[in-house]
Amino acid sequence: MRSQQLLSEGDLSTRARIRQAAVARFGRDGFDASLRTIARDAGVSAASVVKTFGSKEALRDECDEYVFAVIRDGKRSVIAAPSGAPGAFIGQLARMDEYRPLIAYVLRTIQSGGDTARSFIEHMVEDALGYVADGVAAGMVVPSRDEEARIRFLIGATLGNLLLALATEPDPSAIERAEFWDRALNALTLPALEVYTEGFLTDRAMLDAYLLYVPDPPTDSSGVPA
Amino acid sequence: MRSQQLLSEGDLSTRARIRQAAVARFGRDGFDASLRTIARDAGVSAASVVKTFGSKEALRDECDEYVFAVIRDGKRSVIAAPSGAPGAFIGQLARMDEYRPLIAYVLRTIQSGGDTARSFIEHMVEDALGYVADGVAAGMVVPSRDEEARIRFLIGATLGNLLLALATEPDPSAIERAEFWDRALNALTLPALEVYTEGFLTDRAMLDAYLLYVPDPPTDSSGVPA
DNA sequence: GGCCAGAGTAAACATGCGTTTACTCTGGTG
DNA sequence: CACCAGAGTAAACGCATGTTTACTCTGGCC
Repeated sequence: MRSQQLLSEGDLSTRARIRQAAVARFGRDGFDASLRTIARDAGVSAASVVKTFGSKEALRDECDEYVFAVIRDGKRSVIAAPSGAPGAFIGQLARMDEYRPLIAYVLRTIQSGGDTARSFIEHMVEDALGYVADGVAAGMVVPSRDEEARIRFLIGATLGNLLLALATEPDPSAIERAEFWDRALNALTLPALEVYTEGFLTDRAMLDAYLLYVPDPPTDSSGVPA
Repeated sequence: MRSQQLLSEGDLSTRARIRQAAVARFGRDGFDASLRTIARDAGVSAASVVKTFGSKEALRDECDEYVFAVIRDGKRSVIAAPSGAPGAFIGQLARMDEYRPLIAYVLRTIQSGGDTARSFIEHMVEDALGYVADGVAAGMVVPSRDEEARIRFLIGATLGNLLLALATEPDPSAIERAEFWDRALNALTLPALEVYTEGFLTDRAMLDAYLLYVPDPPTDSSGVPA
């Protein structure tokens, strides 16, 4: 583990320069980006990248650690603010110039799936469990019959909408411009707030029918069916 | 355009057999699946695939046309039923054995983005505009300040949650087993119905603040702010 | 029978990839 | 100075991919 001077544009060690280029390139093009491309971005040879990190996979591992460390460290100061809309914290990060490449990297991670994506989502769920419970206790958030399932649904809704915006963007370089994120997040905010405060269905028929049909709303320990 | 005997397991023309294998393999492994793998699945050589379709891209194009033709034809009879929860129609399809490979293919299409994904989503939006408007007119659905934005958000929420389930599934072959889709859809149904009928936030503060801050809720023609 | 069009293939080819090898250069130390 | 460890690289290697080439086989028609 190197001493990570987290975000700075000045002169970096070769290792840090390659890592930075890799995070940006992986975020822009996905993890199929070639070592030669990353090397060119960093101003070194492809052989250097392998010599420095050992392999492409090891480079990606270090990028993972770096990105998630930065987000984990910066989160507490950002996530607390708008406890209302889940996923708002990612939105806040994406509007900040220096964090934007990291957000792109995270979305690519989730898009490409696998263990890394899963563990990141588990972290989000765990965090959200905490502050949504706070919201419920404070009377700001409607309680749920299955808190974790609701949180997964809401996180999936937010990440999914961002993934869709990412996947359907024709210009791959748009992802690193603020304008793209403004557009994507603005399009989401109003409908999210509407659905979250006013709902979508006017009556409880479908929900009640489902609750009747499925007698097992899995509360934490023992359900209390019919 | 060949005469497409849409879904049948019997003896097919080589062309149809390769197409079927390609749809299944693309759906399971994504579009990076190699021609040789698809050829093996279809019981032919890789050269045959190229000779029959001209190129891998042409094969994918024909798979696109085929899958979306089948879905388009079958949709009317399925989409009309549960006008309540958006995306429920995909859920219905995914539970039917013979349609499941097609759903996987659609999700892979959206995951990999590009023009095909975009145009498919536009079709979904256009359709949904119709039947959500019906729902609003019938008093079953809450009206929105920006109907299209809400539909995009809801479609993104549904597709996004399915994409997440797909991406975080460790076993890539799970996608073609009914159990996977049951699990994914069951996990989504309760929280979706909850949020859609009971909302998530207890008071209008955040929504009202947003409406005040952004004086341009783009209704179709002229907004009526304040 | 003779033969030929069409379907199918094995083997080669070109390309891009991650990685390895053998080398050059350079700056500090004895 | 001598030299040598470390950083960096160009060139080659092995491999998988999509595609092409030259071939074999087979079935129907005169």
